[in-house]
Order: sequence, then structure tokens, then C-alpha cells
Amino acid sequence: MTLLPPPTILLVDDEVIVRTAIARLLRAEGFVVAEFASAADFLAAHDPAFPGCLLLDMAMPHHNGLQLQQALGERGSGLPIVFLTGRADVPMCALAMKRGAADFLTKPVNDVDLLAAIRRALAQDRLTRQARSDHDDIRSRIASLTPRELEVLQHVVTGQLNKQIAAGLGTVEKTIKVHRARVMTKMRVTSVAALVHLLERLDAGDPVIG
Amino acid sequence: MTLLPPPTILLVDDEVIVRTAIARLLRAEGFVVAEFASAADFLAAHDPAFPGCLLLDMAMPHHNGLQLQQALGERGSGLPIVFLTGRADVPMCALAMKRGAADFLTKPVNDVDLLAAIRRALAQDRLTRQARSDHDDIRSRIASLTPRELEVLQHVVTGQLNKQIAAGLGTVEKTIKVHRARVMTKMRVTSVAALVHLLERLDAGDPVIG
DNA sequence: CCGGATATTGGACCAAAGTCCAATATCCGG
DNA sequence: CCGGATATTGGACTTTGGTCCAATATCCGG
Repeated sequence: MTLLPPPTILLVDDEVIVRTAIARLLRAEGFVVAEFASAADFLAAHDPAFPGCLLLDMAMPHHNGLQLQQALGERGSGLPIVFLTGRADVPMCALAMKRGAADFLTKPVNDVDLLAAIRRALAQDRLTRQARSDHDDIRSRIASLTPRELEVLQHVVTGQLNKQIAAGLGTVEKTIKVHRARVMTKMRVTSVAALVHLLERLDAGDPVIG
Repeated sequence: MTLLPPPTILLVDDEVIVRTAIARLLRAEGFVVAEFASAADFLAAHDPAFPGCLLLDMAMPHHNGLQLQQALGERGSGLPIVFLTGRADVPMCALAMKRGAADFLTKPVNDVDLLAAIRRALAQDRLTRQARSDHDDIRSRIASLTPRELEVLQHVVTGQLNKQIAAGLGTVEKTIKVHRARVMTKMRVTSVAALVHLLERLDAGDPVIG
């Protein structure tokens, strides 16, 4: 058992008064909070490896919240973002939500709503991290396959017989059997059903095999 | 080839002037539009079997838009909803989007934005309908299995050997072979890989088998 | 140029799965 | 009570898949 780091709420707000008040509230609830005065500060310090969520003030001088969301999205960050906004702006809310924001709250924020949103965001983060680590595990197994083994794998998961695979790859059934056995070992499965199951789970997110 | 009915934009707005103007715009773009003056009118006439999307005014006297969204959601309707609102209301927007709204526009609406939102919603509807019809097809095959065959299926997709399945079900391998062959026939697959693939696609949405 | 990784093939067998054909045993509804 | 659907089993084979052991052939980097 590796101990996992506690989730951290990454609080980005340029108004120190508001930031401090929110941080205090969250810490009183037992959350770990890291404060940042700007999107730039946050980006400089952010390590996507750590679990948590982003609590982001919308209206900031330079970078606005949407830009930061976009930047994180482009880097493949799955970090859930809870927006906080002073001025009501429906189009901005709609856009942020369409891009996958976890929530979009208005200031002054109700404590209960804020805490509920944070808890949902952290739960979402746990799920995506779990899914990612599963994916990484499976991907590393695939990466350990030789090119030929990968080809055999692709044919096996479509349910082809060894002789059909052999014909398709221009070799004989015996050879396929050897590759196939190694594929099963490297993928750490003992049945075709388990193998397909493994790869299907990968598909739900990105293309399994080029 | 069955010809599929054209997608219909279900326009719900209590202000006749606005409704007419929007309907005209949409029809000018070649869309089929059905107009409703209230959520109740819409619900009374709505047939979820037909493709389309809902273009819904938020601020209506009795039913507000969110209630209608909720009602449709509870009925398992996957109909994409594009909201239209006169008054800016961020919390309402956030809620609607969290519940799966396709988009949330403000009046007066820009033609380009509206059309883009409608097109995205219709595209989404096409996808969910396709996925549903695939699911229904697979479900009907599962429904054609006898109770015993269903049990065998469950064990087969976990990669168990016939002898293991037999032990689990308290019978002999021979019997399992017979059931298994019938399962493959009824599910219309010729390999375990294809069978697992079929059932995995179902999981992405609802539990395959109780 | 040598050694490791990769790809290929053969032989000998065993285990598992699929395919015919045939035969009971139950249960349930008309 | 009879007939259909369901569940079960046996026998006799064939095809496939998996496993051991062993042997080449190629390519590539140190």
C-alpha cells in the first residue's frame, strides 16, 4: 500500500480578502488548501500528479478563468474546476460548463453550496485518477509487446482463429500460437474474454491501438 | 432501408412573437420545426421515438424549463435540450448544464450561435439514438436466452472454462457445451471476443445483466 | 563481430471447444 | 393430459488452442 497524498484544493483568486476567507472556510472543514494570487502563479506551481481540484475565480486581470481552463484542457489535465464568479455572466457559464467545468458558483457564495461543489469535484477527481492509473497500467503492458505481438493481439481481439491470423500475417499457425501465448503472458490475462475486457476499457477514452 | 423521419426542432416558448421569429429563422435554414406555447402542450404531444432536439424558453409561467428538463430526464428521454433565457441567471444555467443541457443561450439570441447550438444538439441526438438502437438490439438478443443460457453467458464472458462453468452451475461439461452453443447462436456471434465486445458496449450506460 | 531481442518453425501431446446425432426429464399452459 | 419449451446427458469425432522442448535466421547496438 502506497499512501496517497491528500487531495488539495487549489484556490486561485486575486482578491486576498476573499481568498483568505474561502481558504479558512475550507480548512475548517478539514481540506488541504493551496492559495494562488493568479493563474500564472498556479500554473508555475502546479503538479498534475497530485489529486485535488481547482477553485477558480473567473474575473482576474490577465488570464481569465476560461483561458486557464482551456490551457489545462490542452495539457490533458483532468483536474476538475469549480468556477467562482462575481459578475453574473450566463454565456461564460455556459461555455465553461460545456468545456467540462465541475461547477460554476456566484459570489457571494453560500458555504453549503461551495462545500458541496468541492466535494463533488474531489470525488470526480478520484474517479478520473483511478481510471487513468488503470489505463496507464494497461498501456504499459501493451508497450511491452513486440511489434509482431501487437499485430497478433489486434487480430485475437477481433475473434479470429489462429489459422486466420496466420494467413493475414503471412505466416503459419504455429508461429501465431507462440506469439499469442506471449501476448497473453505479457498482458497478464488467461482468457480471451479477459483480454478483450481489458482493451475495451481502454477504448472508453482513447483509441486502443493505432 | 427504413427511411428515418427528419429531425424536428421542438420549440417551446410562451411568447408568440419570439416563437414565430425563431421558427421562421430555423425553417429558413431547412429545419423542421414544431411549435408549442407551453411545457404542458409539448409534453402532451411529445413522442420520444422521433429524432430532434428541444429548444426551450427558460422563463415560462408555470412549468419552468428546469422542471421540464427534470421530467424528461426521469422518463429516460435523451432528447438534447437547448435553453433560451431572457434574464441572465447564472445558477440556473449552471444547474441546467450540470443536468446535461446541450446549451444555454441568452436572448436576444445571435442567429449564428443559435444555429450552431441546434446543429450540435441534433448531432448529439443522432449519436444517442444510434447507441440506443444498438443497445436495444443487443438487449433483445439477451431477452431471447433461457434463464440457464443467461447464466452460462455470464460465466463465459468472464473467461471461465466449460468445466469450471459446469462446476459452478452444478452440472457437467457436456451440458454447458450445449447451452454455450445456443448462446452463441442467439447472440449472433461466432467468437468469445465478439460476445464480450457486444456486452461491453452495453455496460457503457447500464448494467448488462442483473 | 558477438550477444540479446525478435521472429519463425517443427514435433509431440494434451486440453478445450465445437459439432453431429440421439435420448430423457420437467414444467407449464391450453 | 398432451405438446412445446427448457434442461440435461451421452457418444463419437474434428478442430482449435495451449504447452514443452528445440532450433534457425535476422537485426541492431556496444
